[in-house]
Amino acid sequence: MFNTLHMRSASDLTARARIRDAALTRFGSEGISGTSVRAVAADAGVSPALVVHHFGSKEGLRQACDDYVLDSIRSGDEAATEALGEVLSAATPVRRYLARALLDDTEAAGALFAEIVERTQVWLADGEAEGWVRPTSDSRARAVTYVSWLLAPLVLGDHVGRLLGGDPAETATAVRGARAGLEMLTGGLFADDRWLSAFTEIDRTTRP
Amino acid sequence: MFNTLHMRSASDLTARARIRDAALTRFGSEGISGTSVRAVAADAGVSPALVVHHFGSKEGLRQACDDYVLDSIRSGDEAATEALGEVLSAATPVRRYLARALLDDTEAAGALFAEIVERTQVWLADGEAEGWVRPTSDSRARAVTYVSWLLAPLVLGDHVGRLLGGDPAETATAVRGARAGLEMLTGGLFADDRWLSAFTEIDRTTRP
DNA sequence: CAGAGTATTGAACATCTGTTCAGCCCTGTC
DNA sequence: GACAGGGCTGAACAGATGTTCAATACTCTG
Repeated sequence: MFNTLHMRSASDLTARARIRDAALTRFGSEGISGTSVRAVAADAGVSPALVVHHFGSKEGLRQACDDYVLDSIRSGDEAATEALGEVLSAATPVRRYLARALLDDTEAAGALFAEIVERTQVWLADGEAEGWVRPTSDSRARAVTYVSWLLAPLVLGDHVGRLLGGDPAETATAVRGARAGLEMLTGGLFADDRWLSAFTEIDRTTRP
Repeated sequence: MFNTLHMRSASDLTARARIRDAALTRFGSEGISGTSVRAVAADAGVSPALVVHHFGSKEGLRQACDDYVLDSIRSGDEAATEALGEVLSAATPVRRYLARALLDDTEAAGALFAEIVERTQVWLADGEAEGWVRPTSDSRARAVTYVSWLLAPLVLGDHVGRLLGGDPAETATAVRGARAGLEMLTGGLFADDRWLSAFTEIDRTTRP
């Protein structure tokens, strides 16, 4: 047997890492409660007992996945927006896991969402000051909505991919969607105020 | 005991309906594989055996939920967009279930997504012809992206709600996000072409 | 080489899972 | 009043699940 302790921290092919990767993939595609410890162990070529030896419990394994994904996103230290863009076009298992975590409303996922929103709000405020972002009546709501729009293709990746071209997770497909989004955000989608004013009208009559 | 066969189809409080409602809620909040037949039965005040008696199996129950949710959305026959808007501000269990179904990539959910995109594309094309929607270079991608933006707050409802105001699923909260979205779509978010052209640049240099 | 410590395993556990089945209760029909 | 039929149940089963535990293999330190 090669691959001893010497190369461990470098190559990241320890049993521990293999288990984490297998869990990431399976948790992402089958869901957390839909994944058995035995299945993860089998994928990693390892006994179920080793999984709990390394991570304490299934819950511990899930948290290890959370930490790994979040760190790999945060590692792109700059604007979280760009780092997120990389993840979006990068490894699909991480994407799927992140989507699942956001839907399951993990504590870690919630913190990440809040963090991204925070940074985005600052980024948009800067842009507003510098004149390349339009002013708004509710900068908080705009940041939240903008971030959820960014995240949407991530969460709905399968459906979007299927309708936009054969291969989901294909770069070209993601690019097509991203361009369409940028067009809407730059030029606007609606040419006049009909929907916005209609909305304002409804809102005013509904509100006390 | 009242509530016999006579009023069944009208009042919809049969054990069968109670089971379906309980399943809808639990499936939505805990996930499908995270929900046990026994838990659904307990919520409905019914024995586990009755669940399988009515729906054949757990899978049958899930399909019944699919059908129910999809029908309740499609029932708003007009533009699916508006019907979806109602659902978004309406019963939360249905929202959560729909989000879960979209992420789990159910066959039914995929069909629904495709259907909404189709109708939206037509709707946008009409608007383009009538002049209140701006032209685009890729009408398909725009429709897909637009729909995923519509669906985003639905899927990420918990996080959006938490950051936008105390009560998630509160109407006021949803309204705040919707207004911010409409502002971006009407006036545009970015005041100049810097991001769009930067994107085009990257796309051209990346592509062969 | 002896010993400490970690990685790793097979077998076993209690519990929970979806599902089956024989039978009860209730209502409407002849 | 006997009969049929469907809603409904309790108990049971086989299998899967998360987790435990004692024991083995391995590597590093002295």
